[in-house]
Amino acid sequence: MPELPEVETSRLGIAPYCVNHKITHILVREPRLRWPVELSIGKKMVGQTITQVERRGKYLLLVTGIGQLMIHLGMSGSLRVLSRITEPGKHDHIDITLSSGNVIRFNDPRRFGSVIFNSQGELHPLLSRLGVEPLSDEFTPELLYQICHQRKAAIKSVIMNSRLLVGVGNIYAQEALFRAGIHPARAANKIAMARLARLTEMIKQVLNEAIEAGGSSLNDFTSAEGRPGYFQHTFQVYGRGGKPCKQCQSKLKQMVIAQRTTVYCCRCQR
DNA sequence: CTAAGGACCTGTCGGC
DNA sequence: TGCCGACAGGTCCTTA
Repeated sequence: MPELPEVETSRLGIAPYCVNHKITHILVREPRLRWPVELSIGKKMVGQTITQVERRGKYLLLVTGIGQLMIHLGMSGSLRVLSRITEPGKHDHIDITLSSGNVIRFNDPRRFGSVIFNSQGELHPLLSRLGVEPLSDEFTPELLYQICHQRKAAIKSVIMNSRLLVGVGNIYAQEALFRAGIHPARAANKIAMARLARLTEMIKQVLNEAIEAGGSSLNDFTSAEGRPGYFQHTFQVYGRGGKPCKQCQSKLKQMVIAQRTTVYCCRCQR
């Protein structure tokens, strides 16, 4: 599920239960995630108090005095807060129990997610190669121009490349390009500055809207059933191939870019 | 350096 | 109903 807005929603959802609480136990039922989960993760973290829950790209960072737990939700991961340990469901791979008695439960059917320990003061290699945060002031039209002007790859691949720009996945790349009126396959270096400026703005806009929608539909991060915190957003193009464009009514086209389905309007996007 | 494709994994859905 | 292939919201790694 998760792109940046879902990760941010998860962060906001678990933070109140984590911050200023001590980790009393970490149970790893299934260590075979994207990267093998360290067996010593519990020994290291138990007794530590979580001081903050941060986000870098799509990584959630549970910060303590000795280091941080880096959680990535991959394609299918989710977090949930339980008021006590309950019978684990399928794919409930990791439980982090806190001094309050609450449990942060990590579920991930496809196991593309990860839970990694990173020592205090060290910059983890997976974080060190990440690009700019799209919602930060650093992400400007000028920076996007710098990123694009020497790349001939499709603009969609460029904005989805986490070494350049983090957090934009297949859904929001499509939505932002539609809003900006840019064809997803257009070579990045063939887009005029003014249009890149518009794209910069639309990336921020679509992510911010999704975060807001997440926040408002996030009533129950502790609910026992279902996935917490995710929301049915209405999309302009994502998943709407063959349907009429909401702007001009022409039939939305579909193509594959960088191995991923891409829907766009050939009239509204050039 | 860039760009493109494969790999990792399970679940679901549509077609036969 | 059952089986099979295609596809799913990520991203690292290898190859050219």
